[in-house]
Amino acid sequence: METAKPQKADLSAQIAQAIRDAIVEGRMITGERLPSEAELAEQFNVSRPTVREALKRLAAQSLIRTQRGAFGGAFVNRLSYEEAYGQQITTSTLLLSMNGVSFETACEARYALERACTPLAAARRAPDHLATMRAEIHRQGQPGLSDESFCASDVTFHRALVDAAGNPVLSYQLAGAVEAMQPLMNMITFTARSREAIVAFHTRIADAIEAGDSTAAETALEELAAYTLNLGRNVMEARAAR
Amino acid sequence: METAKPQKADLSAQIAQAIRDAIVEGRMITGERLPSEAELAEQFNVSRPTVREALKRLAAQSLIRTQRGAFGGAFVNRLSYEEAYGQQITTSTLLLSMNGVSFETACEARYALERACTPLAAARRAPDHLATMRAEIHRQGQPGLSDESFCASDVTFHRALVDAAGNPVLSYQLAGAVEAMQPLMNMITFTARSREAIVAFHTRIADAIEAGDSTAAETALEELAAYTLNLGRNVMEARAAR
DNA sequence: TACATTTAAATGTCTGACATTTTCCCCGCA
DNA sequence: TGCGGGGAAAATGTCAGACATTTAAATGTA
Repeated sequence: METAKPQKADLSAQIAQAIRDAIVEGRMITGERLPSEAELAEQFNVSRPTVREALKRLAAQSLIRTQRGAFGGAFVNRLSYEEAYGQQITTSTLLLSMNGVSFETACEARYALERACTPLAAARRAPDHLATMRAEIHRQGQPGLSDESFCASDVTFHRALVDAAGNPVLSYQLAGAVEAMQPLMNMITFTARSREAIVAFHTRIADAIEAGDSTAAETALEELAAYTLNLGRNVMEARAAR
Repeated sequence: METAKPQKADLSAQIAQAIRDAIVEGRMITGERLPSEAELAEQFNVSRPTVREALKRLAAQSLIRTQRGAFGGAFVNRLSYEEAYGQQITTSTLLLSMNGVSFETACEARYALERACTPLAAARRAPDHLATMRAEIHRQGQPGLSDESFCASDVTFHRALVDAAGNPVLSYQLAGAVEAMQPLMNMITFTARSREAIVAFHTRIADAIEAGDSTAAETALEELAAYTLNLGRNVMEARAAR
């Protein structure tokens, strides 16, 4: 007799999926304790190692957290923004590097997303994030700054711009886009990028946000995107010519 | 004597991290075969079940794929856009539901992101995606359509809008935003949403994209966002009053 | 040469045991 | 009576070994 459900997958994958469904569909709530490994093994009619493999899968997605000792066990985890950021960044980085995403495609996506934040950032003008932007601009102007530090500062600046929108969901969604681009950005930072030009763009963006002028901010951002894109193309051509 | 590296984590977590690092840093490339479980167990000086738990963690993140049989084993997986979509959607859905993200915040983020796509979509005007949008608009006008189907069609329409930007990285980044909102959107679909109004907005958007008029598309999208936001607020108030 | 069979290598699963961690509870003592 | 320490218990973490299953290559045969 054939089974009704598609059961091609491993037992541990099936069990993980069953528990995942229970969590996603709200049948298990945040903080709730799962049955012990032994109990789960009995329920699903498998051995403890199999159950453990399933639980590790869920732990890898931050869906559960485990605690040793008496009255320990596996608990439904409250997925924090930080954890979600981390996964987002890992996934995005790998996606980009493994699918031969071109510099142009990545760059276009990044600036398009960032542009989505500027109206909100301009409307809210959070002092914290503006201060961060100013501080990073100042750092980028220091003569002794290493290329690595400049690049890191660049990321911090753009993260601040995103966070200035004051929407944590937006920040989460964009974390991957901004952070995952760093390797690709490095590719050109070390060769052709003019720090003066970048600082000028950043200053224009910060000024516009501070003034609440969304249009000016978008324009500056678009020009920065065009500048970066052009730089990337030149580097590519130079490499191809070699 | 205290250990230099933070070694609080489980052995399986440490091993998973070590392999993950190797993949992310490019020391192992796509398609490459990992050592067998027995060999890994020997290398890391742990037992096979522990190695297996580590591998399941990686499999849960789609970093590796396993294959049974002779010359099988664990292989570094090429992370496909589809797999990345899936993870993105799961993570986003949980993040939203577990952190009590308000309808307003979610809605704002979603439309801000979607707005990022319109200039590219208007510039490219891909016939495929325009056809999908038109088809969904037509479906949404059918009188016998169930609420579930209408909502699903709504998602398809917006996915098409995103895909019309012709940038797979952008599509990936937004998949979570669009799909994860569905439960929140349902909340109001079944009560107050006017199908005629929605269809009118969708038509305006499709027309603007087809005409290559990015500004008009953004305006229509912003009005749709305002309409949705307002609707959500009313529903909330009605619930609070009860 | 083509096809069926064997074989070996690997993952998938089970059993049982022991180690470790953590909490609770009870007992002894002041 | 109050308090502190020492099990006891429950749970996860880890190990060892065995068997089942799957898959592809190697082998042998018509």
